Amino acid sequence: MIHVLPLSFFDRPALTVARDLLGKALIRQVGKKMICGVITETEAYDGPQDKACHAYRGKTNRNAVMFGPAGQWYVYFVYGMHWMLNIVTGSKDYPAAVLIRGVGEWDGPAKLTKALMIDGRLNGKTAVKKSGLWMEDRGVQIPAKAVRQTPRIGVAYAEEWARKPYRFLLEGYNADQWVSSRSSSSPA
DNA sequence: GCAGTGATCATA
DNA sequence: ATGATCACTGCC
Repeated sequence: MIHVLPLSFFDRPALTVARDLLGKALIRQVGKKMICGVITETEAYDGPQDKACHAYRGKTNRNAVMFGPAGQWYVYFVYGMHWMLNIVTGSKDYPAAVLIRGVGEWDGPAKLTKALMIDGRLNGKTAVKKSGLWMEDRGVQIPAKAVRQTPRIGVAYAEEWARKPYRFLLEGYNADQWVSSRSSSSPA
């Protein structure tokens, strides 16, 4: 029942992956320390036509990972102090990714990267256990009514793309009924 | 409401 | 080389 999300999970449209990541577990392992939580908020950044997507102006050194195969972490630094965590989706050469905006008790994309000790060293790594950061399906089904969609946050510059409902939130999330963020149980 | 903080990218 | 911008947060 519990299993690590396979790379094929990410080799789908960013919007589909963003929706399906709600309720999945994000697990971080650094040495003997294990931290995990349930994904509660995501945003899709979908391709070269999406004005909010970093790849809108083409491939650069920063966004190069988005052009790679699905299932790699895209981690970048912004505002001089914050790390953002994304997972690359879709085909190689099609730049798309899903931003992980909320996990368990950590409400906010920069708060969760800080809590999970995520920084640029993970950029370009694949989301498998060996990398120290991966995701698992723990058998929780998310009903459609528990999913809310809204426009993305902080992308006002993207004009009509700023209004598209590419942000996904898990409603009614209660940390106690899912998984403890301080769990020290071994990974499945 | 807005300062902080520094990498990144376009412009030159 | 320079300056604007930024997928945010915390404090006013």
